[in-house]
Amino acid sequence: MTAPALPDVCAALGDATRWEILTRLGEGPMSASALARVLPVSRQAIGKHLEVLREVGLVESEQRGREVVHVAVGARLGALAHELDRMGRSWETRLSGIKELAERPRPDVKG
Amino acid sequence: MTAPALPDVCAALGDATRWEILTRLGEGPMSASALARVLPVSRQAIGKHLEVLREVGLVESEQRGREVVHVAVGARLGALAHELDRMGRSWETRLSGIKELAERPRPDVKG
DNA sequence: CCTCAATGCAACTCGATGGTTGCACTTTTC
DNA sequence: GAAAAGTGCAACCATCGAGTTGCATTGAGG
Repeated sequence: MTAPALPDVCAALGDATRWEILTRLGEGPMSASALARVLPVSRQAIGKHLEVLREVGLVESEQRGREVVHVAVGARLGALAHELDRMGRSWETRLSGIKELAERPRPDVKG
Repeated sequence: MTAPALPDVCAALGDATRWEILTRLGEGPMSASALARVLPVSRQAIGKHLEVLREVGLVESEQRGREVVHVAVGARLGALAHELDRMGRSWETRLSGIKELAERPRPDVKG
Protein backbone atom coordinates (compact mmCIF):
# COMPACT_ATOMS: atom_id res chain seq x y z
CA MET A 1 0.00 0.00 0.00
CA THR A 2 1.13 3.55 -0.59
CA ALA A 3 -0.07 4.65 2.82
CA PRO A 4 1.44 2.62 5.66
CA ALA A 5 -0.47 2.33 8.91
CA LEU A 6 0.11 5.29 11.19
CA PRO A 7 1.48 3.22 14.07
CA ASP A 8 4.07 1.77 11.72
CA VAL A 9 5.29 5.18 10.63
CA CYS A 10 5.40 6.30 14.24
CA ALA A 11 7.31 3.19 15.21
CA ALA A 12 9.83 3.96 12.50
CA LEU A 13 10.23 7.44 13.97
CA GLY A 14 10.45 6.05 17.47
CA ASP A 15 14.11 5.11 17.37
CA ALA A 16 16.93 7.51 18.23
CA THR A 17 19.30 6.17 15.59
CA ARG A 18 16.68 6.35 12.86
CA TRP A 19 15.90 9.86 13.98
CA GLU A 20 19.58 10.72 13.56
CA ILE A 21 19.62 9.15 10.13
CA LEU A 22 16.53 11.06 9.07
CA THR A 23 18.01 14.30 10.31
CA ARG A 24 21.10 13.79 8.15
CA LEU A 25 19.06 12.68 5.16
CA GLY A 26 16.89 15.73 5.64
CA GLU A 27 19.89 17.94 5.00
CA GLY A 28 20.85 16.10 1.86
CA PRO A 29 21.25 12.73 0.16
CA MET A 30 23.77 10.26 1.57
CA SER A 31 24.89 6.67 1.14
CA ALA A 32 24.76 4.06 3.88
CA SER A 33 28.51 4.01 4.16
CA ALA A 34 28.66 7.77 4.46
CA LEU A 35 26.11 7.63 7.27
CA ALA A 36 28.06 4.87 8.98
CA ARG A 37 31.14 7.08 8.97
CA VAL A 38 29.25 9.80 10.76
CA LEU A 39 27.07 7.80 13.15
CA PRO A 40 28.33 5.51 15.92
CA VAL A 41 26.87 2.32 14.45
CA SER A 42 27.93 -0.16 11.80
CA ARG A 43 27.09 0.15 8.14
CA GLN A 44 24.90 -2.93 8.38
CA ALA A 45 22.87 -1.46 11.22
CA ILE A 46 22.37 1.67 9.15
CA GLY A 47 21.21 -0.51 6.30
CA LYS A 48 18.52 -2.13 8.41
CA HIS A 49 17.28 1.22 9.62
CA LEU A 50 17.17 2.53 6.08
CA GLU A 51 15.03 -0.43 5.08
CA VAL A 52 12.58 0.29 7.88
CA LEU A 53 12.41 3.93 6.86
CA ARG A 54 11.97 3.05 3.23
CA GLU A 55 9.13 0.63 4.03
CA VAL A 56 7.08 3.40 5.58
CA GLY A 57 7.97 5.85 2.84
CA LEU A 58 10.08 8.21 4.91
CA VAL A 59 13.11 7.55 2.75
CA GLU A 60 13.67 7.04 -0.94
CA SER A 61 16.74 5.39 -2.36
CA GLU A 62 18.45 5.30 -5.72
CA GLN A 63 21.27 3.16 -6.99
CA ARG A 64 23.99 5.43 -8.31
CA GLY A 65 26.83 3.47 -9.76
CA ARG A 66 28.35 1.36 -7.07
CA GLU A 67 26.63 3.17 -4.25
CA VAL A 68 23.04 3.69 -3.18
CA VAL A 69 22.03 7.18 -2.15
CA HIS A 70 19.15 7.83 0.24
CA VAL A 71 17.09 10.92 0.92
CA ALA A 72 14.36 11.89 3.39
CA VAL A 73 10.85 12.31 2.01
CA GLY A 74 9.24 15.38 3.52
CA ALA A 75 5.86 14.68 1.98
CA ARG A 76 5.43 11.48 3.95
CA LEU A 77 6.25 13.19 7.20
CA GLY A 78 3.83 15.95 6.30
CA ALA A 79 1.08 13.42 5.67
CA LEU A 80 1.67 11.85 9.05
CA ALA A 81 1.64 15.26 10.71
CA HIS A 82 -1.66 16.01 9.05
CA GLU A 83 -3.23 12.79 10.28
CA LEU A 84 -1.99 13.29 13.83
CA ASP A 85 -3.24 16.85 13.84
CA ARG A 86 -6.66 15.72 12.69
CA MET A 87 -6.80 13.10 15.38
CA GLY A 88 -5.61 15.50 18.05
CA ARG A 89 -8.28 18.01 17.10
CA SER A 90 -10.96 15.37 17.24
CA TRP A 91 -9.95 14.63 20.80
CA GLU A 92 -10.22 18.28 21.64
CA THR A 93 -13.79 18.50 20.43
CA ARG A 94 -14.64 16.93 23.74
CA LEU A 95 -14.25 19.06 26.82
CA SER A 96 -10.56 19.84 27.00
CA GLY A 97 -8.86 16.88 28.56
CA ILE A 98 -9.08 16.31 32.23
CA LYS A 99 -11.85 18.82 32.67
CA GLU A 100 -14.33 16.35 31.36
CA LEU A 101 -13.49 14.09 34.26
CA ALA A 102 -14.56 16.68 36.78
CA GLU A 103 -17.78 17.18 34.84
CA ARG A 104 -18.92 13.61 35.13
CA PRO A 105 -20.76 13.47 38.44
CA ARG A 106 -20.63 9.69 38.73
CA PRO A 107 -19.64 6.66 36.72
CA ASP A 108 -23.13 5.23 37.21
CA VAL A 109 -22.08 2.28 35.10
CA LYS A 110 -23.01 -0.08 37.86
CA GLY A 111 -25.44 -1.98 35.62
CA MET B 1 10.45 17.91 31.33
CA THR B 2 7.16 19.16 29.98
CA ALA B 3 8.20 18.46 26.41
CA PRO B 4 9.35 14.86 25.91
CA ALA B 5 11.77 14.14 23.08
CA LEU B 6 10.00 13.63 19.78
CA PRO B 7 11.32 10.10 19.25
CA ASP B 8 9.90 9.13 22.62
CA VAL B 9 6.44 10.39 21.76
CA CYS B 10 6.63 8.61 18.41
CA ALA B 11 7.76 5.42 20.10
CA ALA B 12 4.77 5.65 22.39
CA LEU B 13 2.54 5.96 19.33
CA GLY B 14 4.32 3.11 17.61
CA ASP B 15 2.50 0.29 19.31
CA ALA B 16 -0.77 -1.15 18.06
CA THR B 17 -2.22 -1.74 21.51
CA ARG B 18 -1.37 1.76 22.68
CA TRP B 19 -2.91 3.10 19.50
CA GLU B 20 -6.09 1.22 20.35
CA ILE B 21 -6.05 2.60 23.85
CA LEU B 22 -5.56 6.13 22.59
CA THR B 23 -8.39 5.74 20.14
CA ARG B 24 -10.75 4.73 22.91
CA LEU B 25 -9.51 7.45 25.23
CA GLY B 26 -9.95 9.93 22.42
CA GLU B 27 -13.65 9.20 22.40
CA GLY B 28 -13.98 9.69 26.12
CA PRO B 29 -12.48 8.99 29.54
CA MET B 30 -12.13 5.41 30.68
CA SER B 31 -10.59 3.40 33.49
CA ALA B 32 -7.94 0.75 32.97
CA SER B 33 -10.38 -1.98 33.87
CA ALA B 34 -12.92 -0.68 31.40
CA LEU B 35 -10.25 -0.73 28.69
CA ALA B 36 -9.22 -4.23 29.67
CA ARG B 37 -12.80 -5.39 29.19
CA VAL B 38 -12.80 -4.04 25.67
CA LEU B 39 -9.27 -4.86 24.53
CA PRO B 40 -7.75 -8.35 24.25
CA VAL B 41 -5.06 -7.80 26.87
CA SER B 42 -4.92 -7.94 30.64
CA ARG B 43 -5.63 -5.00 32.91
CA GLN B 44 -1.99 -4.94 34.00
CA ALA B 45 -0.77 -4.71 30.43
CA ILE B 46 -3.14 -1.81 29.88
CA GLY B 47 -1.72 -0.20 32.99
CA LYS B 48 1.81 -0.36 31.64
CA HIS B 49 0.75 1.15 28.34
CA LEU B 50 -1.07 3.92 30.14
CA GLU B 51 2.07 4.73 32.07
CA VAL B 52 4.06 5.00 28.85
CA LEU B 53 1.42 7.26 27.35
CA ARG B 54 1.27 9.39 30.47
CA GLU B 55 5.05 9.80 30.51
CA VAL B 56 5.00 11.44 27.10
CA GLY B 57 1.95 13.52 27.94
CA LEU B 58 -0.46 11.81 25.56
CA VAL B 59 -2.72 10.79 28.42
CA GLU B 60 -3.82 12.42 31.64
CA SER B 61 -5.22 10.50 34.57
CA GLU B 62 -7.29 11.32 37.58
CA GLN B 63 -8.15 9.30 40.62
CA ARG B 64 -11.88 9.17 40.99
CA GLY B 65 -12.89 7.29 44.06
CA ARG B 66 -11.74 3.73 43.75
CA GLU B 67 -10.99 4.00 40.08
CA VAL B 68 -8.59 6.02 37.97
CA VAL B 69 -9.96 7.56 34.82
CA HIS B 70 -7.75 8.32 31.84
CA VAL B 71 -8.22 10.62 28.88
CA ALA B 72 -6.30 11.40 25.68
CA VAL B 73 -4.62 14.79 25.47
CA GLY B 74 -5.17 16.28 22.04
CA ALA B 75 -2.85 19.21 22.66
CA ARG B 76 0.17 16.96 22.99
CA LEU B 77 -0.61 15.19 19.77
CA GLY B 78 -1.13 18.54 18.11
CA ALA B 79 2.27 19.71 19.30
CA LEU B 80 3.91 16.62 17.86
CA ALA B 81 2.09 17.10 14.59
CA HIS B 82 3.33 20.66 14.44
CA GLU B 83 6.94 19.62 14.98
CA LEU B 84 6.77 16.88 12.38
CA ASP B 85 5.19 19.23 9.88
CA ARG B 86 7.93 21.77 10.43
CA MET B 87 10.60 19.15 9.96
CA GLY B 88 8.91 17.77 6.86
CA ARG B 89 8.73 21.20 5.29
CA SER B 90 12.38 21.84 6.01
CA TRP B 91 13.21 18.70 4.07
CA GLU B 92 11.17 19.93 1.19
CA THR B 93 13.13 23.16 0.92
CA ARG B 94 15.70 21.05 -0.84
CA LEU B 95 14.88 19.82 -4.31
CA SER B 96 11.91 17.54 -3.86
CA GLY B 97 13.20 14.17 -2.79
CA ILE B 98 14.72 11.87 -5.29
CA LYS B 99 15.00 14.57 -7.90
CA GLU B 100 18.02 15.95 -6.17
CA LEU B 101 19.78 12.68 -6.74
CA ALA B 102 19.44 12.98 -10.49
CA GLU B 103 20.72 16.54 -10.28
CA ARG B 104 24.00 15.59 -8.69
CA PRO B 105 26.26 14.77 -11.61
CA ARG B 106 28.79 12.84 -9.54
CA PRO B 107 29.62 12.08 -5.95
CA ASP B 108 33.13 13.48 -6.49
CA VAL B 109 33.84 12.81 -2.84
CA LYS B 110 36.80 10.71 -3.80
CA GLY B 111 39.16 12.86 -1.71
C1' DC C 1 43.55 -7.61 -14.39
C1' DC C 2 43.68 -6.52 -9.64
C1' DT C 3 42.49 -3.83 -5.72
C1' DC C 4 39.43 -1.05 -3.07
C1' DA C 5 35.08 0.77 -1.73
C1' DA C 6 30.08 0.02 -1.12
C1' DT C 7 26.51 -3.46 -0.71
C1' DG C 8 23.60 -7.44 0.49
C1' DC C 9 22.71 -11.37 3.15
C1' DA C 10 23.03 -14.46 7.10
C1' DA C 11 23.97 -15.97 11.77
C1' DC C 12 24.33 -14.58 16.50
C1' DT C 13 24.15 -11.86 20.90
C1' DC C 14 21.57 -9.53 24.18
C1' DG C 15 18.85 -6.07 26.26
C1' DA C 16 14.18 -3.93 25.95
C1' DT C 17 9.49 -4.69 26.22
C1' DG C 18 4.76 -6.53 25.66
C1' DG C 19 2.14 -9.80 28.10
C1' DT C 20 0.92 -12.94 32.00
C1' DT C 21 -0.09 -14.46 36.73
C1' DG C 22 -0.28 -13.75 41.72
C1' DC C 23 -0.88 -10.93 45.73
C1' DA C 24 -1.87 -7.11 48.81
C1' DC C 25 -4.49 -2.75 49.48
C1' DT C 26 -8.39 0.56 49.09
C1' DT C 27 -13.11 2.08 48.08
C1' DT C 28 -17.75 1.16 47.06
C1' DT C 29 -21.84 -1.25 48.09
C1' DC C 30 -25.11 -4.45 50.07
C1' DG D 1 -18.48 -5.66 58.15
C1' DA D 2 -17.77 -8.53 54.29
C1' DA D 3 -17.76 -9.28 49.45
C1' DA D 4 -16.71 -7.21 45.03
C1' DA D 5 -14.42 -4.14 41.95
C1' DG D 6 -10.37 -1.36 40.64
C1' DT D 7 -5.43 -0.60 41.41
C1' DG D 8 -0.49 -1.04 42.06
C1' DC D 9 3.52 -3.78 42.41
C1' DA D 10 6.59 -7.64 41.50
C1' DA D 11 8.24 -11.81 39.39
C1' DC D 12 8.54 -14.22 35.18
C1' DC D 13 8.43 -15.57 30.27
C1' DA D 14 8.89 -14.97 25.40
C1' DT D 15 9.52 -12.45 21.57
C1' DC D 16 11.31 -8.56 19.01
C1' DG D 17 14.67 -5.67 17.43
C1' DA D 18 19.06 -3.04 17.45
C1' DG D 19 23.71 -3.96 16.81
C1' DT D 20 27.74 -6.93 15.55
C1' DT D 21 30.79 -9.84 12.81
C1' DG D 22 31.80 -12.53 8.69
C1' DC D 23 31.52 -13.46 3.89
C1' DA D 24 30.35 -13.15 -0.95
C1' DT D 25 29.35 -9.92 -4.73
C1' DT D 26 29.70 -6.04 -7.71
C1' DG D 27 31.10 -1.48 -9.60
C1' DA D 28 35.08 1.99 -10.14
C1' DG D 29 39.85 2.91 -11.22
C1' DG D 30 44.78 2.44 -11.62
